[in-house]
Amino acid sequence: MSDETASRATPADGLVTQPLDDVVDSDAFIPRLLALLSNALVWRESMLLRQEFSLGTNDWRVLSALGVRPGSSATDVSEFLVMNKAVVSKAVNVLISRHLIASTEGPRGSRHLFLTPAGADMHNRMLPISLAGEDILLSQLSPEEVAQLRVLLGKLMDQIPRLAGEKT
Amino acid sequence: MSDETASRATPADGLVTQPLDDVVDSDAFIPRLLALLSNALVWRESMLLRQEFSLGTNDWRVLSALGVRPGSSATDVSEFLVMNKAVVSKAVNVLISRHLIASTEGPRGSRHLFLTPAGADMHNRMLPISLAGEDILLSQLSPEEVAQLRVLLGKLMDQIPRLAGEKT
DNA sequence: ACCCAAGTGTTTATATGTAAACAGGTTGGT
DNA sequence: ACCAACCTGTTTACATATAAACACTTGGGT
Repeated sequence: MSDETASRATPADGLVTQPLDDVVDSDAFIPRLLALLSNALVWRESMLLRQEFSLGTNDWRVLSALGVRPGSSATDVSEFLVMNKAVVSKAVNVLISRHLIASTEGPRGSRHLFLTPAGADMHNRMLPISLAGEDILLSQLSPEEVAQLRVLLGKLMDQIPRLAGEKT
Repeated sequence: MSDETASRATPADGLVTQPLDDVVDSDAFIPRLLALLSNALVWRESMLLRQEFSLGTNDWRVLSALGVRPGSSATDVSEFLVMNKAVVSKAVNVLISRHLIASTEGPRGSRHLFLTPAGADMHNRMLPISLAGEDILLSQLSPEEVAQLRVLLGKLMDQIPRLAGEKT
C-alpha cells in the first residue's frame, strides 16, 4: 500500500512473518470440524435436491417437518426446525404453490399445514437422499462408534443454551 | 385454498394427517446435530466478534489463517479455509483498510499477506473468544471423551470427498 | 362494547453467501 | 515476438439469511 520498493523480499517494516500459535485452523479444533462437516452435508443435499426436484433444502426441511408433525402451524415449524419465520413462510408458499402441502384454518389466524398425497410421495422420494448423506458420513464407523458419537454429540447439544446465553 | 367450509376439523380431501416415519428431524439424525451445533457456534462467535471488534467471522478467519500461515496469498487462504474467493477478497480489503494486515508483491500478480503488529494484537485478543466457544461445548466431556470425539469426527472428515463426489 | 396486548404470517431492508464474468499480468509454445 | 492459455484478485449479478417493521386477528380486561 505505502512504499513497496522491495521486489518480493520479506518486508522490514514490522510485519509479522513468524507463525503465531493458533489452533483455530487445525483439525484439532472441533468447531472447525463441525462447520466443515455440516457445510459439506448441506452442500451435497442442496445440490441433489435442486437437480432432482428443483427444491431447496429449506423446502425439504419444512416438508419433512410436516411429515413428522402433521397439522403444525408455520410458527410450530419455525420453532421445531430452529429456522427463521421468514424462511418458513417462503418455503410454505413454495410448497403450497406446488400442491405438496395444503392448509386448514387454525386457532388465531394460523393455519394447520398438512402434506397432500403428492407431498407425501415427494417426501418419500426425498428422504433417501438425506439418509444417504448420513450413511456416507458414518460408513467408516462401527455400530459401537456410531452409538458413542451420538452420545457425545448429545452432550455437546446440551451446551447450546450456554453458547447462546454466554455467561461463564 | 379450495373449499374450506369446515371450521377446523381434520380435512376430508385426502390430506395426510398421520405422521410419517422420518428420522431426519430427530436427535438421532447426525447431520441435524452437526448443523445445529455449527450454527450455534457461528452465531455466538459472530455476535461477540461484532460487538467487541466490529469484525465479521470471515474477517476473523482470514486473520487467523494469516497468523498460522504468514505470507499466504488470497488464493492460498481461500483454499486453506475452504472459503469462497470473493469472500476472502472482501475480508482482505476490510483488514487492509484497518491496517490489520499488509501485503508485499508475490509471484504472478499475487500478494503475500502478513499481519501487522496491530493485526497480531487483534489476533491475540480475538483468539480467546473462539477458544472459549470450544471450551463451553466440550465442558461436559472428560478428556478421554474429547479424544474419542476427535477421532470420530476425524473419521467423518475422511468421508467429505465422497459427499462432494457422490458415487457411493 | 371497547381497547389494549399478544400472536399469526407477511413484507421489507440489510447483510451475507455463491458462482460466473471479468481485467490484468505471466507464462510458455511456435 | 507473438498469441493463446492460465492464474491472480476483483467485480457483478443473483440467491439466500437475518431481523425488524408490518397488517391482521384474536382474546381478555374494564
